Amino acid sequence: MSLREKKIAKKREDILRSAVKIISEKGYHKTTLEDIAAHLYMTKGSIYYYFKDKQDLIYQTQAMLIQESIENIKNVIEEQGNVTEKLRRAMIKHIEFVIRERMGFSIGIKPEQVFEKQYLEKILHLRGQYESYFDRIITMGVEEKVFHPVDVKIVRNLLLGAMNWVVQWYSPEGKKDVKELAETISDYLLRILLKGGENSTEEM
Amino acid sequence: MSLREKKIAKKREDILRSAVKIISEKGYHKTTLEDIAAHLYMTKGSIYYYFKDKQDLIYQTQAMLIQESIENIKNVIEEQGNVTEKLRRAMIKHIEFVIRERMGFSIGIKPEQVFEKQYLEKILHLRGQYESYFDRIITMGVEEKVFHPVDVKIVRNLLLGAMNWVVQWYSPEGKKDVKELAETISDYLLRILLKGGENSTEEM
Amino acid sequence: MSLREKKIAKKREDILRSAVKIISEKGYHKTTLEDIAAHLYMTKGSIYYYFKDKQDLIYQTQAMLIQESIENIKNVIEEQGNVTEKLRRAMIKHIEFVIRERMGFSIGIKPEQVFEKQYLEKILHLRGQYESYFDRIITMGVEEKVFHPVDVKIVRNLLLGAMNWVVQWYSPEGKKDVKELAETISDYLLRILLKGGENSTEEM
Amino acid sequence: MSLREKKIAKKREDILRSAVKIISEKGYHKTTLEDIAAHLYMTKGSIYYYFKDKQDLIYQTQAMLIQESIENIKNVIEEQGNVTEKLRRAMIKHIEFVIRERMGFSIGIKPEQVFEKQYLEKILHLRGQYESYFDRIITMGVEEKVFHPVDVKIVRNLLLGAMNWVVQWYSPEGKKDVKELAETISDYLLRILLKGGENSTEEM
DNA sequence: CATGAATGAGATTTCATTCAT
DNA sequence: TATGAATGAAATCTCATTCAT
Repeated sequence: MSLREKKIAKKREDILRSAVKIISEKGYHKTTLEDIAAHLYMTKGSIYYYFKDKQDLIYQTQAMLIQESIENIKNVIEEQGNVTEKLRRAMIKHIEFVIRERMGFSIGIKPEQVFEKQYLEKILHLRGQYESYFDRIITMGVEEKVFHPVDVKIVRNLLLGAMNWVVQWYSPEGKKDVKELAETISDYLLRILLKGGENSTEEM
Repeated sequence: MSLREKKIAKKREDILRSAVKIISEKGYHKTTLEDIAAHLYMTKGSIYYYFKDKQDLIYQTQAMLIQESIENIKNVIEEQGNVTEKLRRAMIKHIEFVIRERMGFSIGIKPEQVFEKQYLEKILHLRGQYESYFDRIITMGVEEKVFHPVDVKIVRNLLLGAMNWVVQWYSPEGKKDVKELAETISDYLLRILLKGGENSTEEM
Repeated sequence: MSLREKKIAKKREDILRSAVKIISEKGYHKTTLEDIAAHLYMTKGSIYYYFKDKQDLIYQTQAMLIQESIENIKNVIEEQGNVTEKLRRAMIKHIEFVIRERMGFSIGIKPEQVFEKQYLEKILHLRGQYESYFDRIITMGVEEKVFHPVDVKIVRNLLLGAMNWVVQWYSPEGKKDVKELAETISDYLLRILLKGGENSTEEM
Repeated sequence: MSLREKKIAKKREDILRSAVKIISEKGYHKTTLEDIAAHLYMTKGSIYYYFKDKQDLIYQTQAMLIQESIENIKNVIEEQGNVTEKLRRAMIKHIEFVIRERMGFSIGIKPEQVFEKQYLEKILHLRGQYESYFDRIITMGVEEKVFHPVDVKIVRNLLLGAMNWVVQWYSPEGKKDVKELAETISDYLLRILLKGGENSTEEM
């Protein structure tokens, strides 16, 4: 990659980050290209040098976020640890990510309602990939008899739903910090899968 | 309520139902008043006879849905049954409702990003009411030592998140029918709270 | 005129008065038929029983106001008094009228910009009539050599302009009451016409 | 001011002039942004590049007109001449201005009925400034005992009313040209203030 | 007579998109 | 590359007008 290409790639990412930030604040449907550009002291015209159109830009933000999530979970899987630890870490990462980017998957909207076929397929494919890593961990746990035998897809969706919903209620003013909160949530959710009561941190 | 008032109330509800339907299909920000009106063979102008403006209309749909949910959970609480049964039934009702109306709370968007102060407060108040009924059941279970001692608000949010997220992944083509699915989900989620393994419907 | 006709005539006048009031408050272009009707606890639909359309209604208000003004000035002319007294009384009446109805001629708009040909001609004709009474008094004064020889039309327009403009600046909170104010204004304006300084109420 | 800023300022003024012209022809409430834009071969959308909204645009036209008037009267005051000459010249300028722009102050409407608080205050302030220059001249004349002692505010309002009303009756077809007419009017109105009969151009 | 309800034309406004410079 | 400027389609909203009851 030449220097020029690097610069372009850098700028593209800047725009994507800006978009993520603004969308997380104002919501997808109230975010205009003007907003995104202004945040970078650009004009909206320039955005078209880097992205085909608004849909493309939004798609890229989603793709970027999911890809980062995929990297996260890949790392978690490769790390040492038993399956419970892995799932726990994956969830913590996910929750921290959701809170940090103030955005769950799909910016709080159903991708079907926003993207056209071309982008939709790609998004759904990426999403599917990420989900499959979760499925893999869950399946492992079930096979190792550490987890209850469950309908993997349903449970995975429950976990993701509970975690993505955090966007709706998390407040930085809460008494728990992000890490602590993520751990608490993960532990609660693990109970859906864990056999026995060993992990049930009995609070007073 | 006079006949006339009934008629107007009926029409208002028709419009709200139409709005719920269209929004659930196309998403909030792609739904125009034209769409909503056309679905009832009205013109968009007529909508303004019944609602102050679009924001008012959207607010009313949300209020209606939450109020119905509140009725549901109130009934559940008043019915016979132990606390586990009550929470289970409340969750099943919620899931069925979400699937039927194809809409979780807040049409998949953060109300803060859509409503202005006046409406926002009312929505948040209604939502808070509904949530408090859940909290009440959970607290009861904890006090009766049937549920683990937990952070009630967090757990309630996890349950609601997992259930509302169903909108994103439920497909009528699935092998489980709605009732069965709702039961399955509820049973999984109950494990977050239940002590012992008694409820863990060991599949297979 | 039958009782029925009387009732209708009465209602028509009610509506006209209501229209005058609302227009004087909100301005012509912000006044809707709804406003006018609501002020009488009617619905706008009913207005169409009494008036062909909005233009007709507005036209009638104007016609009514000018006709009343014409009656006023006719009476003034027929009363006893020298020409100066007559002009003074005519002006006082006009000013009082403008303040009372909070409306000069033509609701502050050029009739050409509001009325279509049919109504326009009638309005201009009525207006012309009223103006001709003023002209008559002025001409009399000139012929009697009580007034300066002037371009009658120009002076009449200056007088009317100065008087109609009162709408723009009159405030009920002022220290002068309406009668006093009207007299003061009339005396000032008379100086345009009066020979010698006899009327110049030398203030301190 | 950079070239770019000049260009944009120029365009803004073009739009304002266009607005003044159209409003003077069709009246404020019949003038659409479409009209104003079309007159400049633009589209209405473009207007929003230069002005926040219609109210802003209208406000700017008013501000522009009053500011020009203020410049005019300032110059008149600074010029040589006795107080009578100054008031005469100020009036002539005002009348010529009103005829040229075919618009008195406040486009023939009460600003209270058109502008919201923010704009209203600014307009009233500007208007007040302009009026204060008139007041200053009148007060000077009174103090120099050249003018009758009068209620300055009332007389100023009468003068302005008489002059602004010209919009309603001036016709280019009249036998007097604009300058001549403005002089005639000014001389008539001066009689309200002048002591003695020296200025009363005795017409035949 | 009166009105509730609906309509539709038109106005304002927003904003993604384009394009010349 | 970047941007200023313009565009046009679409959305919201208003309101005079109509009409069945």
